Amino acid sequence: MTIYDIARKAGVSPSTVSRVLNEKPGISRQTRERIKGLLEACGYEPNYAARGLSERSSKTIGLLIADIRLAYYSTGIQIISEGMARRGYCCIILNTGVDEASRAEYIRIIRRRQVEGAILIGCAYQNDSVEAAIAKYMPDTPVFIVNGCLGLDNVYGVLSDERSGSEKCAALLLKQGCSRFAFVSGTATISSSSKLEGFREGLAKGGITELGVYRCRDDHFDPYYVTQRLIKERPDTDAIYYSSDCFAAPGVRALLDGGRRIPEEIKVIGGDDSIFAYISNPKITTLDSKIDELCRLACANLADLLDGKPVPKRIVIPTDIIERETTGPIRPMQWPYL
Amino acid sequence: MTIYDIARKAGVSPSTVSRVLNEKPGISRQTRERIKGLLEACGYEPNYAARGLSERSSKTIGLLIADIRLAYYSTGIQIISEGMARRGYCCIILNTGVDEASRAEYIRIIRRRQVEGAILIGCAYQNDSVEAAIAKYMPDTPVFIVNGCLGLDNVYGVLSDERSGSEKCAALLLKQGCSRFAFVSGTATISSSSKLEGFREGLAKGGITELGVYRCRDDHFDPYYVTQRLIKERPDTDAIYYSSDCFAAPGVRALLDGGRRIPEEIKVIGGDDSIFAYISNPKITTLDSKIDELCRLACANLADLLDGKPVPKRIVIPTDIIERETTGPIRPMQWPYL
DNA sequence: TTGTACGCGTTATCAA
DNA sequence: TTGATAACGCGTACAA
Repeated sequence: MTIYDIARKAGVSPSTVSRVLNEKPGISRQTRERIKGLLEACGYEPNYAARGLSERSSKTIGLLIADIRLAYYSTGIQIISEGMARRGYCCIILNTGVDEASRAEYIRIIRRRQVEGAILIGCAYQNDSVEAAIAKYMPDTPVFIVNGCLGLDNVYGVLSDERSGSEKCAALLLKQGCSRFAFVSGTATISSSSKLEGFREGLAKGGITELGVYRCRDDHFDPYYVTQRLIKERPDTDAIYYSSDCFAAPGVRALLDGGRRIPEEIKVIGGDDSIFAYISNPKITTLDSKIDELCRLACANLADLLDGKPVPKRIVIPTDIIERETTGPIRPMQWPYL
Repeated sequence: MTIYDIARKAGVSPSTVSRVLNEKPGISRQTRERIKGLLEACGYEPNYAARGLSERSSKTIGLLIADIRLAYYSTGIQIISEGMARRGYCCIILNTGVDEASRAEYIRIIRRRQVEGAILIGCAYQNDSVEAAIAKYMPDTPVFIVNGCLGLDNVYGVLSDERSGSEKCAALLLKQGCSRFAFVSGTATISSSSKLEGFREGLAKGGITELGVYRCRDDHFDPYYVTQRLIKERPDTDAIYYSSDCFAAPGVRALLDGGRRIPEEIKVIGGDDSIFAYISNPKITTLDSKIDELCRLACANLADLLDGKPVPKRIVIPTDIIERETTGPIRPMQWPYL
């Protein structure tokens, strides 16, 4: 079913049909109505590939993430895909995994699909191979990195200040009287490194230089065992800062299983304010990395850029601590949340 | 950068370049090598829109879901998009929300993108308006519904037997000595209805006809309040079956806040085996609705269909109970999970 | 107000 | 072994 088919049925030329489709002027009221009826009756839908070929616009955005099952990413995807859909764009979403080498490959894939823009979520995309791939395959397509940045002309960064936020986490724990600290993160990333740095700095301001640093695999089991090891090796620990709620939730369980009372004997802070922090018992105090806001910004700015408006190359927004039960009193749930 | 540009640089015709690109025979070794080098050096990538126009193949699949942030869907999306990517397809993922009326609109959207197939995840797509939209706009495109089915020739169903599974849940709770039951689900769906039916039937086999039925909004807060109301209105309740872990997790917290001991005084079963059931304290026994397997099947069968192989119109797979702590003893975490 | 002809980037057919 | 040409579906100058 093409405009040719419709044109033939209507006894007009294809261009007339095209004009009706695109609400262009210069068509008599009656032919317009007649063709509209036919279009509707036939269930005609325009072929976007053909339209895009002719118009050199795909109305498509490429979205790259490590793993859509993680709350951090699915929240971002939801916001961006909804925002772009409202503007008439579709999103091609690619799970690139954590494999460093293959990331360039995904840049090529979205390039083939003629995306008009791309948004890469996660600091993992701030690296040389991605930079090289963008420079080679998408030198003129606007690319936004959520929580990362690159030095290319067409790449824009939207970041949150996790470093200062982590400093605030240290301050909060110090204020609450903690004195023996540990930090747990997954595989090393730029983000977890700046969290560690900020946390260290915050502790230093309180005169603390000693810090237990642990790493776990990025799954839901290892953080449990790492936490067990942690309290065995450093039994007097009274505060743990996890780089993400995904790690803090199993960690909390390990602490409870180990007989520790939270928050009386040990306090916990997670990261990213995901649903994990909220579902866990007790509910986890977390450093909100503002993924929602970052993605909303990336989406709006990409849209502006596509409309020809200028946008800032790099934006950094502050992070906030959301205090829940692992650093404070445990109370029955309050409405509203947040 | 098109094959014309490459052809000009190489001093050959565009068709020669095309042949090299597609590994077609009949090109001398040296021109082939020379052009390959040029292609690589220029960072050329084929335009899939143009290729698809000529080949009448988009190498694209449409994926419709209610809300990607829900674990049930993001798990499915992950499996399908990864499976299709491996076969050279990209997925266009659309969050259709729960709004009944607009669903047809999304069928049109993916139609315009010339998808070669579609997978709709969730029983919510088993309804008349979706059926009408498919009949009108995608009568010849294979469509798979995960946990649903429609009577159209081009629509295939892949379902899990939640009804029998729910019967087994009732049997488990009866075996453990429970006698006062309640059922909590979100907004009514085909899926939650068959769970309710199956649960009722299972209870009936144990001679129980009394059942408290509650509904909550599909968010993370309302299940908490609904559960509070439940134990206030039916204080002797000693078993609650939640249609989904999303509801069971806040429910568990409400029970704990209400002073109930789990599982000693009250037992809980959730649904879908999402990460919620695992992160919650205590860990929630759940009816695994096998979303992974359903999606793997849908993906593999769609791929077969696109390859011209015949596939079954309707598949039903059994569900299993995963017993955790809300129906049994609470123990420190065991490796491996599952 | 409407129709004709071309171009978008690619593949395939046919001719050289 | 290679090149010219048509076709895919659509939008748009330009012509009528």
